[in-house]
Amino acid sequence: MGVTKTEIYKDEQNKLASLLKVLGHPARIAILQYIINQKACICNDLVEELGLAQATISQHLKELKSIGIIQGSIEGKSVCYCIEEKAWKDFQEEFNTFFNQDVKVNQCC
Amino acid sequence: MGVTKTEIYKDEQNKLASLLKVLGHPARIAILQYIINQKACICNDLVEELGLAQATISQHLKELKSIGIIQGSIEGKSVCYCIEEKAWKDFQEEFNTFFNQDVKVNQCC
DNA sequence: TATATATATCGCAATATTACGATATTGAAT
DNA sequence: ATTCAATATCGTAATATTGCGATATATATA
Repeated sequence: MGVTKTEIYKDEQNKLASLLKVLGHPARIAILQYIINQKACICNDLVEELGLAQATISQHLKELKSIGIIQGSIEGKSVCYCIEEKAWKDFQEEFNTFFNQDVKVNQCC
Repeated sequence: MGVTKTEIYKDEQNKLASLLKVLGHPARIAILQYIINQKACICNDLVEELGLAQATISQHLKELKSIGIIQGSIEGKSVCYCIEEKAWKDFQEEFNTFFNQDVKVNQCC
């Protein structure tokens, strides 16, 4: 017990849920917003901005990278992170398909 | 350690993240999709549909209720669950504000 | 080459989540 | 009143997540 039974769901449900799960942490939302506003940033900027330990920021960046929503490229001794436009647009589409569906009038409530 | 430092984020970031967190589980995505398709359902329908224990489904329903996205009303000896339209629309707006923002061209990647 | 800077990774402790059996609780039917 | 059916809640075991210090790695600079 304690482990999500992914095998009983549709691939699409697992995929959407895992994207949402990664986004479901305030640090990762804050990181995305910062990158979007600044266009790009390095890990240390986020350490200062958010006040979390460097190891913690690095871990959150890794999770965001794992779903492809950000990308890092080495620039001298630092790593420049920015939004991966293609993935961002794919996510927009995926989320819109789910969230922007019309919900019919309640039958019971 | 082990606990999310909500105090260092903006209220909006915490709120958005906690909504996404609740949605970031395939069972809850599946439950929402089932309710949307069927217009409404009772807990036992979901137990049969998903094959999770009744206690587990009940717990997921509780979490969905906690963010207000579904609502349950007693109907005889069962409880009829359906989407709370107002909340659903609020969420649409909230998610669209975040996800449908335009992301500028990469500076480094 | 030595040192400083930036990031990634490891290992760990604290906490949270997931799933489920057992057990209430509540209303319907007999 | 008793039984059945549907749901909620409690307690618990297994697992996952969060955050951080310590350390490794890699590049720039003196």
